[in-house]
Amino acid sequence: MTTIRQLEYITAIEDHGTFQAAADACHVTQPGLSAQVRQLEDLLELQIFERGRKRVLVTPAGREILDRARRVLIAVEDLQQAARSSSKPFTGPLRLGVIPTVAPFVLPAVLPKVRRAYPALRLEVHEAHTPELVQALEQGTLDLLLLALEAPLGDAATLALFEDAFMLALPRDHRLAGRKRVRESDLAGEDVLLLEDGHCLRDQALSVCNRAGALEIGDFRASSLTTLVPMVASGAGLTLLPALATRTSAALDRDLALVPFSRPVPKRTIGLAWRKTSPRGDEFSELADLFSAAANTTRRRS
Amino acid sequence: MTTIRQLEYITAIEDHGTFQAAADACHVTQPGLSAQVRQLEDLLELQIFERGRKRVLVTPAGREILDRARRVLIAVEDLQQAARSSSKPFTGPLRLGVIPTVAPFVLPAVLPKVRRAYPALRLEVHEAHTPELVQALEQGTLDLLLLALEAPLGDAATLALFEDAFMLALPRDHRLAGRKRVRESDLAGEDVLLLEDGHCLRDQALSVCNRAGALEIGDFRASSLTTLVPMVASGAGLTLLPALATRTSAALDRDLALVPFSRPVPKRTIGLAWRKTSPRGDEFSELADLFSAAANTTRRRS
DNA sequence: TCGTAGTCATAACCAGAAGTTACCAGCACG
DNA sequence: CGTGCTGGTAACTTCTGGTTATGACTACGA
Repeated sequence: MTTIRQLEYITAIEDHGTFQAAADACHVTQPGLSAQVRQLEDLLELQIFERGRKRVLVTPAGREILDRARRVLIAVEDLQQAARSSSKPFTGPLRLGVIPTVAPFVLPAVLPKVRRAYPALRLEVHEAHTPELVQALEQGTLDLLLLALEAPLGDAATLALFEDAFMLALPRDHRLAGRKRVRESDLAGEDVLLLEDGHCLRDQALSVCNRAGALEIGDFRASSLTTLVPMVASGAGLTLLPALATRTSAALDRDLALVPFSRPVPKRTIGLAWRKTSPRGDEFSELADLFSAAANTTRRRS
Repeated sequence: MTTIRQLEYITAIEDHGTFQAAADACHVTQPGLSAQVRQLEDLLELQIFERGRKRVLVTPAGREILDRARRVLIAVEDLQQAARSSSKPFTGPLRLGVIPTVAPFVLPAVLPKVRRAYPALRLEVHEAHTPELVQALEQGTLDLLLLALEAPLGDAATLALFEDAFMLALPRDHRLAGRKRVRESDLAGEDVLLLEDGHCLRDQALSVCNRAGALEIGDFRASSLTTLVPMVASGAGLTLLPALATRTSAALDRDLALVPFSRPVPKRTIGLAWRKTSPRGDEFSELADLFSAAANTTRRRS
């Protein structure tokens, strides 16, 4: 009969590339693991792995099996989590994924609050770009995401926390620096600096620029907002900063001017996302209160 | 460690109502099953069943666990099916659900074709109303549905087979009986007979009648089209029949007249539906060809 | 080119878990 | 108040999943 353990073994093999490493990861010996895999293959009457020289290959049929095995394991994981949180919610591990353009501006305020409110919760933060986060969510590697809801999120359940308006960031001596407000159309013909590929913020800012007729500077793409801001301050061009990022010390450069947009204000929506099938949806909704409260204090501070 | 077998046991208990019956269904003895359930409850640290006098009750927490257990089992089932069909497709059991207003007009033509084309396929037909079918599909009790796609189908994958136009069925001596075509508005003020509650066809016909201002006869609701047709023929009122049902002998009553609608023709769409996650989506799409071919011959015959 | 260090498979053995039979306790019902 | 259902407990058996020890094969470096 098919067993959960067998499925854990084969996914471990795919994850680690060799039987040996998988066996270690599963805390069993290699022959034991081999036997189980063999048994599963016999049962399904198909070969999952091609035992090759120096490396294990996944057969086409095995590919399908592995994908489904992971779904089974997620469902099992969810069941166990459901059991835990039905008796004592806000307990155990919670793997949170956050995008880089949000993490540094929200987490410092939120994490302590979470620790205080739910000491039994073991929060584990992973930072990555939206597509990786979404994939990890679907694979069950992450439980909860904190990101911009405008990006494609598959069929995750989402909950908006707050809106994060974009502001125009530009050198103090720029012609627009004195303005009380700017319109998107004011950007026409300007040189803008953007983040490197992968950041959803880049895509959002880029679409604003395209609409407005601004031109991205060709030879530079910042790897983070922290590197982007000094570039703008030093006169290399202007950029769009989410309001969330404008209250942090790095943005308080004396050579940097910040001008809000007039309506309609370009913005992004920061929120939480989780698997629709997650047993902890209720907990996440409750956590959301903490998140938006903390984010508000961050934004008001300064 | 949680095991698939344990999950099978607890779902069997819910399905059969007692430990004893569940044990029989699982082909194990009751103590063996009891021990496993106990073990699972210890592991999850919650009570799934309330062992009561004469009957087993499911606790609230147990409710949640059982739902998730079923999801796991569906995922496992899908995995095994994926294995089977990746090596030899169109093999093994295929549980097909069909609505009553379609089954008698499509299955007689389709089933023999299917048997001939895929002799290794063990087709098992279940007849029920749409909501039951959809629920069974989601629970993994059925694999494939044949029904009208207008009804709410959850998030199943669907594939339209053909359109099934409604026709006006009425007594030979009715004032509209001689018409070449009728408009929906011609129904205004007429007495119509409909199927009993639960049939999606009833809902569809009813909405046409409401639009047209026709009135349902209060004291009679037919349990099937076969009982409905003679009622109309005997002058009790008129009704809407799907074209699919008008070619069968029962509808060829000499006291019954059939008049097609002019455009826009009211109609339903007959199609297949299956779980999006089903490993056999490809097989189902291929089966669809057989179904629509067979349905066409049915409709052209006569 | 020949060890060496990896790979996975095989074989023999062991321990524990899952299943069995046999029995007991409680409750419903005629 | 027995009879016939429940499900639980206990002792025994079976088997399966695990172990260690070993072997065959490949890649790679001395």
